[in-house]
Amino acid sequence: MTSTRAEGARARARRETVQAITDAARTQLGEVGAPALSVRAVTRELGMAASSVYRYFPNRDALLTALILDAYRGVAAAAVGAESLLDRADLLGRWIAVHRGVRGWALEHPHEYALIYGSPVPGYAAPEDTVGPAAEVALLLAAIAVEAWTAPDRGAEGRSADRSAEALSSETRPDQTSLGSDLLADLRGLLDQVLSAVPEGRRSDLATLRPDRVLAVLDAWTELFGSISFELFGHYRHVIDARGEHLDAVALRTAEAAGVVVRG
Amino acid sequence: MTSTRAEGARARARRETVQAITDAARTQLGEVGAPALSVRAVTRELGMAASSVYRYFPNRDALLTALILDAYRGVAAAAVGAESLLDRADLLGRWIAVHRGVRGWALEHPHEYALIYGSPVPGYAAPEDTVGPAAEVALLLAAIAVEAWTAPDRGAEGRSADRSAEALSSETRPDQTSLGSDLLADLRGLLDQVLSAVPEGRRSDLATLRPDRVLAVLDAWTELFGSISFELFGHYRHVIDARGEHLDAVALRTAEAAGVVVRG
DNA sequence: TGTACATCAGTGAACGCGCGTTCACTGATGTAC
DNA sequence: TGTACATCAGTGAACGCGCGTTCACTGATGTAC
Repeated sequence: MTSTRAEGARARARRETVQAITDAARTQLGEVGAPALSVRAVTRELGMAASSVYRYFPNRDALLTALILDAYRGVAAAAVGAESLLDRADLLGRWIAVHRGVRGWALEHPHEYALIYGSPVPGYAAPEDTVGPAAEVALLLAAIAVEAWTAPDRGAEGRSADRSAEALSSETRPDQTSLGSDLLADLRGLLDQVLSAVPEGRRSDLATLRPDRVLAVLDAWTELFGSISFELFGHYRHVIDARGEHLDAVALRTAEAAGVVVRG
Repeated sequence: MTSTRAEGARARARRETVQAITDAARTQLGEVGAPALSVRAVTRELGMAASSVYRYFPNRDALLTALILDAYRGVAAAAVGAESLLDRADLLGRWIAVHRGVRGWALEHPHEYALIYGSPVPGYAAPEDTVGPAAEVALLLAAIAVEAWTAPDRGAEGRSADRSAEALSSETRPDQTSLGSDLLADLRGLLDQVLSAVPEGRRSDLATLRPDRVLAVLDAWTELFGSISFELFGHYRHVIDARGEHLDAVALRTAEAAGVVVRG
């Protein structure tokens, strides 16, 4: 039924078998974890000969790569799925939804999460094609932040005058003079990437954007996954029990730092 | 030479052999990573029979546990070592030194780092005695923060009046009304733990301490390891190159949030 | 101080297992004329 | 539309390997009298 135009029966069968193998591998992954994932166990589950995998994947690493790509797609889909339910104008809501969406996916797929955000599988070198999918959640956060920065009722840097004390208070984030020059160069590079995704008309609003805003998004991304990793990998045991509430608090704080929201 | 009083030759030999085994295992770990660490390879390196390990460790997991404990001791020692070189009054310097110390150790011992902060080794259940050593770096950060909060020239919450705009600006961290009640309970629990380590005389200064300060320390701890994990596990590839400068920036920001330093 | 016995370290063979990958093969499905 | 040939999926045996752990053993080191 999902056969595309002019796809032969053989091609369809092939696609379905590849799917069946990766599905079985994912199940296997959920049971024993990545380092113990075995080609033989996967084929055993499918009732086929161990050697048949080699018709579809050159070796075990290629199978792992497929799972890694699937996992990145999985987190990204969960994040987008949660975020897309909200009113486009509700930037803070969307920001928090991304956090919750990622966490929800991670709790449901702990081994897949560990596969992409835990220790690299020893002896396995991630190919370059995992770089794109790996960045999706970060880009989603960046997109929300850019919307906030370019929103018509806001200043170019996410500051507004709608709170009187605000005008008197100096910027509360470390400004660029406290950032190392190499880091600044990195941030400007990221800024260029972000800018190229912004519609021409609004790009000028960002001309004076300070790099520390970009840093704030980057750190928000780091902290999202840092928190979830700590939760999943057991470092919050005997420390925090209210992990969901904690991640909400983290999201709220990083949203402020990134200029997605002006003071709660 | 390190023989303790009345220790028999046999006991000393035993201690030395245990040491030799864990050393070899650590070397092995550095070469192949935790999941591939094998008892046989360790003994091979030592030139002894594979079965001899069982005179010293009941099984492979016990050997892993020893390595995990060693690793926790290693990070903690690196953090303390870096931090202890600085003037006790230089709280920000010490805070940053902890970050740099942990990162330095992680870069030198990537597999040991992955062992404790990466994905849990599948099939291995961390025993409860790893909980204490695991908390050491967090406690070190907390200790520095508490010193800041209780320093004589400061207000009880790390605010001071030494900057005029400060008095006008409202608190910039989300206050407790935005924190979930379960999370608040967790934070109060942590606060009690922290308080019990503070000398009686100064404890009263902390009576009005707001839980969001505790949260800030907790999140600083999370972000420290989140950043290092992202660096070591390859998530900053094509994103940031100036990782050292980045971690400094992170440390500076979290120091401010935790009230270790008043505005840079 | 010397002897008898118990404790311990270390050995090497063996058990049973699962792994990734190769290879020559059989039969079914597609393609060209 | 039918036939000849090429392509492909899937098989099962085999290779060579390394693993964790057990076991009965030998010899050395300690302990008690």
